[in-house]
Amino acid sequence: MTDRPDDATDLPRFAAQVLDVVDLVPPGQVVTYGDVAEYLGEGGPRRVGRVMSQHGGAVAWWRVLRADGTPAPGLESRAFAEYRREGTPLRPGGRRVDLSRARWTGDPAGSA
DNA sequence: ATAATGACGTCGG
DNA sequence: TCCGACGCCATTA
Repeated sequence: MTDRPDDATDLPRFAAQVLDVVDLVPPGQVVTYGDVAEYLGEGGPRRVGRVMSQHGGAVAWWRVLRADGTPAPGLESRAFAEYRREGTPLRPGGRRVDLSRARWTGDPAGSA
C-alpha cells in the first residue's frame, strides 16, 4: 500500500495532480502554468513548470503555456504543429495562442 | 547555510 | 511589440 499511485505512477502528489489537470484540458484549448497552480490551489507557476519539465512528456504538454500565450522554450515548433492540428485559436501573426479564446477555465462544458 | 538555476509572472523602459 | 530587471518557489551545487 503504502500509497496508491492514484493515476499515473508513483509520482509525488503535486506532480500527479498537475498531470491530471493537464489531462483534463480538451484539444483546442490551453491553460497557463499559473492557472494550473491556481486550479490546484497550491504551489506556484514555477513549481508547475518544474513538474512539466520532468514529466511533461506523459501528457499534452503543448496545452500548457506561458501567461503571454507563448509555448515552452525549445518546443515551440512541435507545439505550434499541435495547435494547427487541434485548431487552437492563435493571435494574428500566429506566433502565440489567443488565450482570450483558447483558455480553459476548468468548465465541464468544454471537456464534454 | 548561501548561491545559482529553471518549461513562470508582472512591471518598466 | 520586444527586452531587461525583480520577485516567487523548490531543487541542486
